[in-house]
Amino acid sequence: MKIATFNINGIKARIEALTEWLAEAQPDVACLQEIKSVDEAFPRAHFEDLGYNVETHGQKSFNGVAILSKLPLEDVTRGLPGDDTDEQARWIEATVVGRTAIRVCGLYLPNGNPAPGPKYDYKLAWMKRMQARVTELLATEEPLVFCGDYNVIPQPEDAAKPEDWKTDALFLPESRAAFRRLIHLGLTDAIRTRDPRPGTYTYWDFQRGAWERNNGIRIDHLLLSPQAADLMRETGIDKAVRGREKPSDHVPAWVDLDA
DNA sequence: ATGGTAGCGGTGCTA
Repeated sequence: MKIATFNINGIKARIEALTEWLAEAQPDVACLQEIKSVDEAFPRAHFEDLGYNVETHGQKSFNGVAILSKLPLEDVTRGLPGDDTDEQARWIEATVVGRTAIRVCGLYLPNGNPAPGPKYDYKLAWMKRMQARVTELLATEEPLVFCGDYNVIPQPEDAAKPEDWKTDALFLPESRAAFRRLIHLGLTDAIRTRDPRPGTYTYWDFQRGAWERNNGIRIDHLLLSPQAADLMRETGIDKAVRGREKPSDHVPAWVDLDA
């Protein structure tokens, strides 16, 4: 079962690039972030025609997550528990029914800039809520995959120029510590474990020729519970997608599970 | 220190 994460930065603008990548990469499951669309405006029928089941958790203009799956999806839930006043669409869960059932959580973690400030406070509070949800799900001892745009650069080697990110919410010590706390619950960073080659990033800014200079960062992650890590066969980052027409600023990252 | 680009939506916000 090939599970991918892809921050598409607007479904309307990315429908062609996404369709091309789906055709060549053939993921069984694709978790999408920043669909920037309400549910009613998501081109559901287009992806259903390609053989995908479609579940969205959208929002006007900003954020928004979705799961496309060739396999049946069960027990779909929307929103990260822990704050009923949070109206930002950043979390969706579903159980993918393959040979082995996998609980997949697609997430778009808050950016947090500028830091310090209310946006950074929201990011850290959100990560605390995620910690609680992950803890809850780990107790089920099911195979779990938490994938998405984490907006966290875990280590200096995950940035081409780490010194440029010293005061950025993506690399501040509190953000990295909160990410480490997730890892220390027992999750495996699939890409880091299986594809730790330097210079393999998942995001290059649209500005200042970041792509041309390979000035990237690795912020899109797939974290696996022990039961999912045991099934891990292969991982990858589809870097070439960034060099095409009308690209997102992120590229897909994926894991293949024996499930 | 600044401003550079992209998407959404029709202005300024978010990243």
